Amino acid sequence: MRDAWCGQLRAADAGRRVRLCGWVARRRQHGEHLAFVDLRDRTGTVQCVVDGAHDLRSEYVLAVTGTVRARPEGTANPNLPTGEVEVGDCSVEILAQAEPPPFPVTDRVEADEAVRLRYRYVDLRRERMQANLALRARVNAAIRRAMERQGFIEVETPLLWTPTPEGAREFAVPSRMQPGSFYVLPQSPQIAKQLLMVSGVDRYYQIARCLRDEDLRADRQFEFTQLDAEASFVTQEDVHRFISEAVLDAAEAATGVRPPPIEKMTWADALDRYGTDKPDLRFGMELVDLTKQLAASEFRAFRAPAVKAIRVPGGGQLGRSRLDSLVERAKALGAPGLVWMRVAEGGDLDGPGAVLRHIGAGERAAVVAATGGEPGDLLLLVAGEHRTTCTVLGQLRVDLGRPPVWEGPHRYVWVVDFPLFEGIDDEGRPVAAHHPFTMPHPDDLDLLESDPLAVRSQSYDLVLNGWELGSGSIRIHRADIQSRVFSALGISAEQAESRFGFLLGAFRYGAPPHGGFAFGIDRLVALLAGEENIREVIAFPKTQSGADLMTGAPKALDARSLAELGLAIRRQ
RNA sequence: GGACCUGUGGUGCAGCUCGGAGUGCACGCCGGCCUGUCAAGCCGGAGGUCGCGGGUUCAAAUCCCGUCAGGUCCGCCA
Repeated sequence: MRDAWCGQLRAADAGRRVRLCGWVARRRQHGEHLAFVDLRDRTGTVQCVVDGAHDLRSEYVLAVTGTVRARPEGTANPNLPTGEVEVGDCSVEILAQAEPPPFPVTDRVEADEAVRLRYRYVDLRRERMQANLALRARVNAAIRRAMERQGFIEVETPLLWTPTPEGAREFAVPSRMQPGSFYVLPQSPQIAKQLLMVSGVDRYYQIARCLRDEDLRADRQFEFTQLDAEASFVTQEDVHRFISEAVLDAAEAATGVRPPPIEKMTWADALDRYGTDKPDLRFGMELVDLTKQLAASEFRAFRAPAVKAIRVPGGGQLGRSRLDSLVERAKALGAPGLVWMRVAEGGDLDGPGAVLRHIGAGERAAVVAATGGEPGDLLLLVAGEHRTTCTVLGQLRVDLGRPPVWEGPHRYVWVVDFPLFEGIDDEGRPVAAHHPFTMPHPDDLDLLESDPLAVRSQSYDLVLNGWELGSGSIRIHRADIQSRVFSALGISAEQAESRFGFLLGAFRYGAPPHGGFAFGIDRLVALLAGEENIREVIAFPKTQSGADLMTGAPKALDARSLAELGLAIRRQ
């Protein structure tokens, strides 16, 4: 039916007789006997010169047979990849007529999100969306090649899984055969892939759909896609090497340029320097420690466990109301307060007298020296508990300095040595930072009982430009360590058995040391495409309220279906 | 569960602060003209529950309350 793509015709094709199929992107009619029709397919558009009368309207579906030829002198269009050629001598067959589209099929105008999603099939015709879908396909293909090359085999795991009460809220699927019982859709294939390690699969991967019934965000949909991988007899470094290879291959396939090797940073370092576990390395404004410099200060708030600052280049011109709102922002983020200072001409500090009055000239000079402040800069200081001080300044750094997603280099970083527990719950028990099968750092095993919050884990995140792409860990394969971790988490042997019995049971039959990783392909592709929202790289996404505006899902089930499933709906 | 932004012919916007006739711009659509355009051009025309409901007022797109939808964020996401 077709023997050429619209967007691929070039001067070298001149003379070719081609048959093209596509949609009418635009039509320029010059009287009864000449019209220029820009025909669009997946690859782009090409100008077709149509003689004679035709009623060709926007988005009509055509088959055009004609001859590729160089455009007449002076009529080439340098804005179009196909702009040097046109298809002349055309015979046109209308394959389908079309109503005018609900919004223009062009990247020039951004239509309302709700209209785009309702008519997603039209939205996806736009060049940008076609490019995003194609980019995603290249990324997927590159990932598969990289994993296969490294000896991983793809295994599919069940979508109808069993409830696991830990972690994210799960989507429930009622069982028809056993009314009142439910499957759940997997929030990730975590346990399944560990079982595959016990099975001797050794190196598993899957481009897996994961489902979590949590509120949606710009970087979160109910269902999302991960490269899920697990390997036996590996160290943390082996896992990083496998995943780095897949990610760098994917980036190269997407952009044509292979990024440099992925750097590593400890979690403690990331917190100290960037105030977050997902640092955006595209810009500076690192946190500066001033605890020592201000330890003897007369300003009482600075005699705190930690005093840190960020330097905002050129921020000295921010107005008083903006500075006040920064103070409010810092308090809302949990800081006791925020002190701002300007670096004045000559290098001294100026700012609110209530603070500066209590800081000596030597201390002011030390602050300027430590921060590298230049005249015109703004310094923002927070004092308090170490963790809070860092995270508040880390957030302000992002608020004030972060470039838009499509800007700058792609800075990948492995964040390693996460703490095993991320805090204390209401009952005074440590909370697992990753999941309860994460192997503690071998040097910290002795601290499990005495100082659990100080225990590092063999878990790691992959971060790109401030987005968490994914995380992984070396898993516990030894029953004795697992029971100590469960015990630290306050999970009794009985609870462990009822929640994860089938996994623990499997481990009794010979579990290899293993570890793995999973990263979000939606997020990776969005960043590679320069998109701020993962909806732009998903063919049929949901709205923030979880609706599919195209199909109308979710919908009520009819009474008969409900009865078959043994369900009754309680009206609120 | 909460905060904020947005909602005006098919599309994108302006009008809203300071209430006074559905007023305006661009695109699209329909009809006419037009043989080298490419965001074609020129002429004419149609098209509106100002998201929805209530309130204030002589009078509401505009002010107030509620509600719905879309978005951004907090909580949530082991």
